[in-house]
Amino acid sequence: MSHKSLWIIDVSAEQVNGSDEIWVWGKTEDGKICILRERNQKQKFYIAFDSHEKVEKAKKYLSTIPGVIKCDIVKRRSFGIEKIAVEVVCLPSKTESIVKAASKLEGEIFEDDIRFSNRFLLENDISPSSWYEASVEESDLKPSDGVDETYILKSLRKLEISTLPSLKIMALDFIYYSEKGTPTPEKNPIIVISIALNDGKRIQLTGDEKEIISSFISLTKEFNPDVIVGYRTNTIHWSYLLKRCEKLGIKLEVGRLNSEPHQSLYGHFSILGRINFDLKDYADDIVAIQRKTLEELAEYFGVSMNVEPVDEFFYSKYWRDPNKRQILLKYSMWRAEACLKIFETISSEVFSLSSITGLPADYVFTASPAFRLENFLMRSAIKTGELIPKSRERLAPSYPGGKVLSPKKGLHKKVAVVDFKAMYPSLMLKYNISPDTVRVLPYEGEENVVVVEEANTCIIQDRKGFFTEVLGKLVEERDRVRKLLKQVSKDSAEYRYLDAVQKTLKVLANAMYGYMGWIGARWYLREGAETVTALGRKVITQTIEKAEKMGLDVIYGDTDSVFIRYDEQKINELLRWINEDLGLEAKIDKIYETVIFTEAKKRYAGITTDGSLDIVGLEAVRGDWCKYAKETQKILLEKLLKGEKKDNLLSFIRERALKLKRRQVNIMDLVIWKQLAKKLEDYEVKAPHVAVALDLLQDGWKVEKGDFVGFVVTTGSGPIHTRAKHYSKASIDEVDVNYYIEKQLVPVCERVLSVIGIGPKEVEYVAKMAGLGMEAFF
DNA sequence: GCTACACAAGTACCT
DNA sequence: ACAGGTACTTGTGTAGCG
Repeated sequence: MSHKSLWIIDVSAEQVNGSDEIWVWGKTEDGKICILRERNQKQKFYIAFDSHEKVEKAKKYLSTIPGVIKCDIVKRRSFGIEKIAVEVVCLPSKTESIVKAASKLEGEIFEDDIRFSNRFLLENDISPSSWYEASVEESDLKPSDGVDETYILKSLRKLEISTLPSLKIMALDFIYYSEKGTPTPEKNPIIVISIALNDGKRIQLTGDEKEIISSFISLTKEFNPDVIVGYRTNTIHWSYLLKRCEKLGIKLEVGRLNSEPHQSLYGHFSILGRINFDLKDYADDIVAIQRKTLEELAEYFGVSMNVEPVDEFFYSKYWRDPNKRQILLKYSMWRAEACLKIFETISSEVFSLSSITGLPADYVFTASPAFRLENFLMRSAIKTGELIPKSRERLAPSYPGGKVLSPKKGLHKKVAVVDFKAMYPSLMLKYNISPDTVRVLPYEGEENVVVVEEANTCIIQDRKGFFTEVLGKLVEERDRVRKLLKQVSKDSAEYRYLDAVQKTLKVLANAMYGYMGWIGARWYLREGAETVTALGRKVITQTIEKAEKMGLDVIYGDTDSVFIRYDEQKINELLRWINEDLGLEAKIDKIYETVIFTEAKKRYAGITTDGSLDIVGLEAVRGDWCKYAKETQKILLEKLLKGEKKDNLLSFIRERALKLKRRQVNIMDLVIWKQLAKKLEDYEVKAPHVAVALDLLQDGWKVEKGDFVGFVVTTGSGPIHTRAKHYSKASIDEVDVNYYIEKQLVPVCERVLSVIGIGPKEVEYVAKMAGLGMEAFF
């Protein structure tokens, strides 16, 4: 027996000579890749009954089924109800048939839907992307092809190390060639693979396709990366490569042990022994990234764009043009390099999320936030004796949410934004709100409860709920990590990692309310979520009433924030009252020097005391308005907030309208982007972006749900959808300037100026008359 | 057949 | 494929007119 310190890359389920094994893939401190084979992992499920007799009977019956290794009668809980259950331990290969036999009994079956490799992780509380000390013995499996050592696993002990191992990272970009339309692997070859390695090497493969792929495979074997990163690799590239390889008779052996990528859950690709990370999954998670392009993601992280970007609609044009091919090649290499830099930037976040939730690093962002939290909850459940419920089909009745005030329209000076700190998690903790503690009224049980009339519920107080337990641990752990952070140098790798950990813990805590109200959740309890929002509304209402009673001027409020005319003393008094009387924490989030509100909720703009411009909800921050209109609104807002007079504002609008009329605008600044939120065939009305998408489809472009469609409105008559044209096919000369004046420029300006009493007619007049020789009248 | 209007569909935002 | 609350544009159906 010997010991090995290692960082877990991934865990896979394998069959060796007909028996099931778990392989733990690790990287040792000295950079060796090893496989630890767990040969004794079994499957497990529970079947719960309402009487002791039935349990005994079931146990007897189940024990006789071949493949069942052990049956025990155990006590567990589910949604706050005590359960007596048979715990069935069985052979992985026989589980399906055993569960089938068990389902004929009149009990409720739990945890038969936990997959083998996850069972291993949950039960032993083992997380990928974490350090462990392993006790191991020699294994007869010969190390080969990317693997240095193999062992038989005896036990794993978690190590508290908050740094990452040195990982080999390979970033990729691919170009396929299609004369016209989206390339399809059935017809169109791979023409470029750009590779950026984190040892500094840059390789660009072009030429004969077979050679490109073969070189790519041998390069991968030689470099032996721990991480392969790209953009849209899960949804496009791996399946494209696999299909091309199939056509050419090549095996795409890019995984360790010469394995090929294989598609697993939800279309995600697994590459054995490596982390296959698709940055698109990460981009999808960031709301600030509107069109989900690699360029936007790079910009978000400050990765510079030092080459000329090429739009995918023009790839083939650039490739065919001998003068432009170099530009395309450079751009492709930039993409690979950008992927490398971005991954390096986010690695702490990725690995801390993986380590805390227990999901493999390459799956953690492919999974939705709810599934990440759910995996985390499942680990906690196993530790606390809570059976893991199954998600099932149910109706999804809606329930009331946060309270939103109508703002006081106008330009306000010195406004403080008072925020409740983590309102929903705090309420859940304070009142013990959890799927196992919330009951619908009338409550007839014995336990002490807090009644929440507004939600027609009550909350049991005599025992700590499952979510309360988890939430408490999340908060405690976050506090602990934040204390640790203070002792670590800010520019160290350890700081970055620990900071990512504390952020992850916060994200998980914040997700618990939404998760409880999510119809697909294993621990779904609408009444629980309803109780949280009801208490939230109560708290904000009381705060507003208190503030007004104190003589404070409340200007706006939304869910957990209140905008109040600044009065330092009184606001501090209010904060104290919130703390003492409501038992919650609130703080001044920011103070606006000037802030404007229209009559609309959720839309305002202001300049804070530190001089930064905030724009909230208005067109300037929306992805579905053209850049020219957005920019106009932003500048106009800034001018207005800084006190510019009406005349100057109007002449600015005139200037912008004139420029548009003279077509002195880049056509890309007039593109309106909209996402296809559903499948093309599911649309009921002919919206402009849908019409454009159908047109692209005609031309051989693949357009599907989730894609962003960019179009401009061209001149002509009839509804907009007949005049909307994809930007790749339109020129500035055919743009309908009037549409842009009337439907883009005027609305965004009017929205702002209405605040200071300038009506729509006036704005429209100024914009429409621009350049018509009427300037002398203004 | 046209216009005005109300309403539905659709998207993206806020907390 | 975490929640509900909200604004706003475009398309569509139709009442009312003549």
